[in-house]
Amino acid sequence: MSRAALPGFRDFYPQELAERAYVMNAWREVARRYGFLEYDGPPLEPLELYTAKSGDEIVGQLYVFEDKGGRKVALRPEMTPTFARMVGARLNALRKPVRWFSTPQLFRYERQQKGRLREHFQLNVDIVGESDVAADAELLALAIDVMREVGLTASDVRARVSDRRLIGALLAHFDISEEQQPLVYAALDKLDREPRSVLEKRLTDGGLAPHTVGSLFEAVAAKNLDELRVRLGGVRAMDEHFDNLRRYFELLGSLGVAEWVQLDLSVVRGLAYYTGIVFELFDTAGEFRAICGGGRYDDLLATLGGTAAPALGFGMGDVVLSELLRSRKLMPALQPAIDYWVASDDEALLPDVMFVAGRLRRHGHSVEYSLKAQQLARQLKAAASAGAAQVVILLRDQWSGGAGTATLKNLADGSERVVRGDELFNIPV
RNA sequence: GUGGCUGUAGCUCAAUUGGUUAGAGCACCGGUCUGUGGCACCGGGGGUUGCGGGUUCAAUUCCCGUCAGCCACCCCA
Repeated sequence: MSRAALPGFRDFYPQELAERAYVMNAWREVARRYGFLEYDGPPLEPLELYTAKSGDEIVGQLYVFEDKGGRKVALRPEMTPTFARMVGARLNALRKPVRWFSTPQLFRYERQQKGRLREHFQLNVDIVGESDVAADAELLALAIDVMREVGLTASDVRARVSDRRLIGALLAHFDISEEQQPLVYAALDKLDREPRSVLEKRLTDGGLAPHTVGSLFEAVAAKNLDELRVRLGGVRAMDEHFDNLRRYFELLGSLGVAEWVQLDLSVVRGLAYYTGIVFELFDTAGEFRAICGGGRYDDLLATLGGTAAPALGFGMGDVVLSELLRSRKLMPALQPAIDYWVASDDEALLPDVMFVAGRLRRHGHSVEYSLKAQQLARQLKAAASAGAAQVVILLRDQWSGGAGTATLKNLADGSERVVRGDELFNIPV
């Protein structure tokens, strides 16, 4: 029998659980600040929920099995289908736009790598019912504020932004056919990982004219809208998309996150899914996978069988973000901390120790004491390593069965004072 | 799913061309120390050298398989 957790699954020891809680608390805090409401759904869903959106190929990447009722079920690999179902079922009754978030544990049956396990927690934030680009700006600002909340800066993390519709217009402008588009998207996606010459050859092999490929890469290298416009020589067909993106960047400036954001048309994300502005957050040093990815998916709710409604959202996993925080020394260490440790110099006083501990606990304090007889020095040592703020010391000769006094020692500065038994229970922490 | 690299204590690492009982630091537990913590000194527990097989008088070391981790591909929550 193997003693280890399944590959890609994690045991959360207290330190790791504290780290997970730290990240998830930051998620909740920022989502709350933006007025988003938390929801959740089942971790186990009908398999069709995912095949309807992504096709049968996805089954190979899921934890799938048949339940005892003969239903084909899957552990949820993503939250969006569940979200779409829940929103779709009550769309008419919900206040619009819907602003919801969730922090589900998700599962994928894939070979694990750094930053990519078979199980992770993911912040999901979605907006439904608003097509204005202001919603896109609000969404990205929220993601960026999570970075701020955990101590990262614009020099650590950058948001890369693209627009599916603008890319579409660009490809049309270059007369790139429908069949060639997947090839082009794949090449864009690999721009920062493979030499440009290799990618160019792949595209020309795929039937694109060399001068088209050159102009395409030239255009995609633009770092901002003005640069792009110049490189395209002022193409009218894209004015609408330019205006839209320009307003997007302006609104991001109003929200105070402009310095985090840059145009990058090589951002691709899921092809079948997104219909408008897409973005991803990544570490500027390029050490890790994308921290977060998302965008506008206006057609998805209709595809999943619900009512059509404009929608957008992002997912941010705990694994990459935690790795980044640890590497930047921004992950807080678990600090054990209790209010009181109760000690004594006589093991016969254990009932008194437990009586005092019980009273203090009923007053709402966190209290610990030695469960076995130990020298006083040992108990003090244990108190210090448990992070006790104060130690209540019951001394045989002073305590007198509760009628006498106890010594209250402050472990931070070593100061002591003598208190009556009945005073002990009215001391502020 | 395909290919490459790596597996020694909870962690970081030692161990002669293959050679006795696999060591050290940190961490953990205890002693010096029955009226007082952090320090120091001393001691203790903890290993099927990932697992299985092979070669050899002898394997942590060499070979094969397998499992796991890391990296790349695929795919992107």
